[in-house]
Amino acid sequence: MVERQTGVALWRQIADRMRLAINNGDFDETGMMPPETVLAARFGVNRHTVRSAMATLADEGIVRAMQGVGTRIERRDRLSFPISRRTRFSQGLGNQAHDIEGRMLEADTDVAPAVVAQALGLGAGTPCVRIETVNSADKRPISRATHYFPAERFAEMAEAYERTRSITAAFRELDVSDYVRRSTEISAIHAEGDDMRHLKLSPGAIILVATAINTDLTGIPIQYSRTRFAADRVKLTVEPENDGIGDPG
Amino acid sequence: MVERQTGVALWRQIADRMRLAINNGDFDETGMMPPETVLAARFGVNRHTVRSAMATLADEGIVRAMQGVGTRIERRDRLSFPISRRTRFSQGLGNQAHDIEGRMLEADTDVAPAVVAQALGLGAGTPCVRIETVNSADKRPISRATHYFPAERFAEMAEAYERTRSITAAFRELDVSDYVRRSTEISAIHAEGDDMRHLKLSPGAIILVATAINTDLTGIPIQYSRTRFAADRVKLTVEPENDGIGDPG
DNA sequence: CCCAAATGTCTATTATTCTAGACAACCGTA
DNA sequence: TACGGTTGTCTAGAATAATAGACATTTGGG
Repeated sequence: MVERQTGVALWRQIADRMRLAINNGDFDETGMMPPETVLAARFGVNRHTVRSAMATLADEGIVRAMQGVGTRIERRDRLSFPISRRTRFSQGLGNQAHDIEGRMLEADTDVAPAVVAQALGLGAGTPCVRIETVNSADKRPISRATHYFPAERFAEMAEAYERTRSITAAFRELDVSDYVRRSTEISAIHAEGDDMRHLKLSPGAIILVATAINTDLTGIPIQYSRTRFAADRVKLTVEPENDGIGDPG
Repeated sequence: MVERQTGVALWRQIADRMRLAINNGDFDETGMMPPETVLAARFGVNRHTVRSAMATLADEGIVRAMQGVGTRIERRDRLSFPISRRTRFSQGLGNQAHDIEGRMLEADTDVAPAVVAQALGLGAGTPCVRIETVNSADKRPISRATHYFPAERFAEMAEAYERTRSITAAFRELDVSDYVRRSTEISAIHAEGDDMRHLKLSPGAIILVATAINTDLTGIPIQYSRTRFAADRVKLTVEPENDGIGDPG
């Protein structure tokens, strides 16, 4: 049913579960949510509590309540984001969304944090270009990313990205015709602060964190990224290596 | 700082953030948490609220409060679980833990759910062996999994697993000397019900869900799994294909 | 031995969340 | 138009979470 005294309000637990059920396609036959009284009985809570939950789903644009009629499901999709040797953001989402857009929030050049320097095989204190982006699909924010590039080789990265709105295209302008993913680490945290705001999440929502290293075709690391995905809007799909690209190693 | 009126109790937000900070190695110099009064000031809450948060961390065995002294950090590690073409549970964790153990909770043979049948390329209504497992490392539960195997070919799977406590070894007993991963999908949900209990999580905690399909070396699907990882104990690492195994076509 | 600094425990109060019930407003349909 | 089923709104009270303050207990060190 629903768990009490756990530090998570009942309405939030219910909202999370209904969001999941909707994404799961559970109410597809009718396209409507069950009536509030039915949900209240099912979860063993008061109708008002269910209403709080539905209000947040309505706020997120997932359902729409219509007086006298019921509550209709407005959106149920969870985008599938492929992770492979040749992961690219917009290509990956392909035809799942029409309107795929990257926006740069911020960029600067500064000494790389220790983990980044190590991942990129740079000495401590080496400067890196840092770019903060938000990516949206069909006008909904999907992910937020922090990218690092060695400043010596990619001094113009921020400008190139601003111009092209694509990492792949920016690399191409800077004479990297192709690149591959060396590693991806995936973990999950609760949304907070900036990410929460930019991804339009409510606190308690889940963020999938993918930390990736890309290399050029000679195996030299050229990019370190930390991408935060709104977990209720995407799933990550780990693909086998069938991209038709010859092994560069 | 910390967000109010969000459906997530302050003590839980603080617990989540401290757990993350500890996993992050933030207090490694001293091995001690800051005093409760300091944390209370930092988060802008009452000391009692911080105490609630610390109590749950103590409960999880992450910290230990010592009167008159302070609160010591007991454990800070997050296991790294590799996902690749040759993902295997115990091998993957390798030397990160001493005591890696799989336990079978339940097994039966029944008609496969639609998604499973489709993933395994079986007709609707085909029977499958279902096995429920819990995996632990160093006596802490790490993941909970539901595995499906086509019943015709792997009728003895449950017995073989019970005997060997390993999927790989069980396959070997059933004449599958090797197998590879075809696909892995990763998403994240909030813990609830059975998973919460078996993984010893508190509600609101995050679960990483990895849905995988394995095939034998001729490409025939032999296993469908849905593994739920406690997100505060593991990260998933997506590996490049460097295992030295020839492409099976 | 005594003190400073920590955690442990208790009481009281306030704010927030959840429950309970009643009724209004609205929609589709008979 | 009347009615059943639904969402919307209001009031009141109970349960839970958070704050506030005081003081006890324990430890390590001067």
